[in-house]
Amino acid sequence: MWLQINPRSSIPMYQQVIDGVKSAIAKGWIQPGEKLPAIRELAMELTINHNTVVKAYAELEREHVIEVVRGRGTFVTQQPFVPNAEVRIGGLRESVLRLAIEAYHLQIQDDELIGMMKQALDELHGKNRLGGDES
Amino acid sequence: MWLQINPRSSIPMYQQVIDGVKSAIAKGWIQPGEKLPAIRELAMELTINHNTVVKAYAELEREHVIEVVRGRGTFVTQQPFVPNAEVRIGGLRESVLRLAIEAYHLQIQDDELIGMMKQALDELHGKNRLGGDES
Amino acid sequence: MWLQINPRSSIPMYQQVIDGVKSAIAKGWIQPGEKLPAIRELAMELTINHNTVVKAYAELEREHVIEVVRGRGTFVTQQPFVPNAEVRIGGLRESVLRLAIEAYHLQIQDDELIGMMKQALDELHGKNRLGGDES
Amino acid sequence: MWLQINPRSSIPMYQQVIDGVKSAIAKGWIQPGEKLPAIRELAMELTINHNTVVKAYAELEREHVIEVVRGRGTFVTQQPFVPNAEVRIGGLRESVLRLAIEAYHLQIQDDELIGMMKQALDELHGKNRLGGDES
DNA sequence: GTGGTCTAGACCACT
DNA sequence: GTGGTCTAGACCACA
Repeated sequence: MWLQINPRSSIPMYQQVIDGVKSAIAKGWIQPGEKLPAIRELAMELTINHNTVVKAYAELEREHVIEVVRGRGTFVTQQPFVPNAEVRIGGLRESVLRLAIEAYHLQIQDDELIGMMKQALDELHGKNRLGGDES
Repeated sequence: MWLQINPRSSIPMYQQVIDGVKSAIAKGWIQPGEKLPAIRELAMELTINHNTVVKAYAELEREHVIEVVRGRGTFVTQQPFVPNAEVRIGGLRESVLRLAIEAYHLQIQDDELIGMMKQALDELHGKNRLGGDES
Repeated sequence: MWLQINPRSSIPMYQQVIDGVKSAIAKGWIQPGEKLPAIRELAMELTINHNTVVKAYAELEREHVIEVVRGRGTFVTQQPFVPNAEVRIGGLRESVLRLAIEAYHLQIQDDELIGMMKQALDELHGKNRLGGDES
Repeated sequence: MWLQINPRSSIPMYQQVIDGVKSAIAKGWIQPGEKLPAIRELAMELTINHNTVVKAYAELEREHVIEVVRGRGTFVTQQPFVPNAEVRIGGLRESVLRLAIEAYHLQIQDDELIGMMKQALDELHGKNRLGGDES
């Protein structure tokens, strides 16, 4: 199963579902246009409450990650919603800074962090767009 | 004031205090060995309950970010605690991956993200250790 | 009741709760996987404030003694967290030395102390792994 | 110096003085009848408040560990106070149990704990009264 | 129902 | 004056 839920985690289960779906899409495990499991089906497989999945799907739709077609099911958005530049950059800036601060207090060197970042990106989509030719 | 709290945020206020203190230290606004505001003093300035600050300071002490000297006050740790490699890397890996996924869904290109990351690190400690030779 | 709190003790009540739970687990009165009383329920039984129990449970979770399952309750950890050797031994060495010094000032002979130690261990888990060949 | 104080420890400084003195006596660094440093002198050496030492010495005298001879100074008790059996055993029983529980949660085996105990006792007074002939 | 957070105000221990 | 503990009572998020 491409989605694992840990009910003991401090992260709410509905949030884990959201993160899991986003992760699966980013990794290409689920393609745009592909159908997601029905709510009840997914709830059964994960042995979690049906309402938990409802909440997760609702949030994912609000973020334009998935689309609900009434009567047909839920699908990964085909032509992805394009946020304007302001939202794109601004939304991420804070997350980036948070990560930098977290790294600082774990005494991770800058280049070490950049290295981890590149590695994560490469793993994510099997590309190696940044090559091996840099600092 | 070097610490801003948003009581409406979904992030608990005590967590915002923790993040704020860590951020201020990472940015060099507070130096190692320097005294932090007294608990009740900070609570007053932020117009929050002192117990909220108590909880934040306790967590920061647990993470070896600050130290309590009985009767004298609270201070930024001088000799930073060195977590072992496993904790250092492992703790960050998940955060890095989360950021990469978040960037993907905001349609941020890899090099754009790396650029933001480098910029954030440079801002953080005024260095430019990664030079100007990058993508 | 398997937990007694003395509000007059110099030991903080939340610490007494922590010790009491650990003791009950060590003695087998509560089994791994078993559910602990709900926070407010335990607070009522002990006639203390629920926040005191919250603090105790939080610390126990931090030490991996118990686990919180969101919405369902708090449970004794099934697969106990294995601290690394350094922590295991180092954490105890000081306590052992303290006990030895305490015994010295109470004029307890070495073998008497060892005897008490063995007896306590035997009581704790009904084993007699140290056999009958001792001083 | 046979006494080290850490003002950053969570253990109160006066308690650290008490423990330190008891430890020094148990280890034989200070002999019965020997004179302890004067209060002001010790406070100076440890660079702590004079009242802190006063409090520690008072508690040590209350426990019959030291004796104050007015005008002459403070001395380690010559013929040690002999608590009756009930106090001797009873006072220690709880401490022993606490240690056993602590060891349990650190996953220290019984014989390992006994071994540490014996080792600590041996170190304490350079004897080896328990020999090497046991389990 | 569960745990988690926050407040206002009190009291205590330590230096 | 410092931090630490505790209470009574409120509100919220999660499942």
